[in-house]
Amino acid sequence: MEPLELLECGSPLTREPLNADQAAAVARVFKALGDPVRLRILSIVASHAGGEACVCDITGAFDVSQPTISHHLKVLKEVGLLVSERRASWVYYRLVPETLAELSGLITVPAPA
Amino acid sequence: MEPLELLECGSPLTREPLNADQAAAVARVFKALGDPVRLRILSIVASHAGGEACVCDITGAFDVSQPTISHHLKVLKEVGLLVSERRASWVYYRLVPETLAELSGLITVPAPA
DNA sequence: CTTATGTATAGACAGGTGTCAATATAGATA
DNA sequence: TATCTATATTGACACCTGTCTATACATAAG
Repeated sequence: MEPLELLECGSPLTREPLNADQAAAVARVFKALGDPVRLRILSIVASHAGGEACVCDITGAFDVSQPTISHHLKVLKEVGLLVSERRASWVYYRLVPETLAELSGLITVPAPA
Repeated sequence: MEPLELLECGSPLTREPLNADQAAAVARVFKALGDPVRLRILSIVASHAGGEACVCDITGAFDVSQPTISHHLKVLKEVGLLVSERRASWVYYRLVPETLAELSGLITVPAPA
């Protein structure tokens, strides 16, 4: 899925009101970031050596079950924040920096005049 | 409420894993952004002339009821994204740019080397 | 082929969330 | 005081979400 297509020619949140479609597309991604476990997963993946982490690198950092981690990874993948690749027995997750960059740009507030 | 105190000396999401407390504090704010109506409210307030909008400026832009708008405004206020001030019969809402800026900084991805 | 390990899916369930109608509150005006 | 307008709160309800256990799937190793 192409993340946030609607925003590719969009404006920062502070310049003009978002229309309903843009808002729905962006809200999906923010919603995915709105869970503490998912935020930590994202930061573990993003800061991991080599730019990627396998599920086993992540599961150990939490008190929640492995299926729960798998569920959160799926959510992060579905909104375009992570991609995954299987290599042998392990599945490696990697950040999609473009998606974060779009969000970051969207909520950037112009410096006060 | 002081927004995101835990992050004031924090690192971008991509530098090192967030701890549980930081993740919980940040997730509250992203969660508030994870609703299309709230995103649109925020963009209406942020882009409105004078940097503020009264509830009546917002309600008309949506098909949802006035109590629902009031509820969303409360959520945005509670996480430190908006502040409000009553003047006569009207209540004006204004963006807290620092909160957005912290979020934006947090999800900023370093340029590829 | 069988077994072991890493990961994903299915189903269930408690608690949370967005919405509404009804009502309350605050301020202005008469 | 009474009444009107703008906004907030309450309570209800359908739906969504995060979590678990149990199980399935994928790959590797005997």
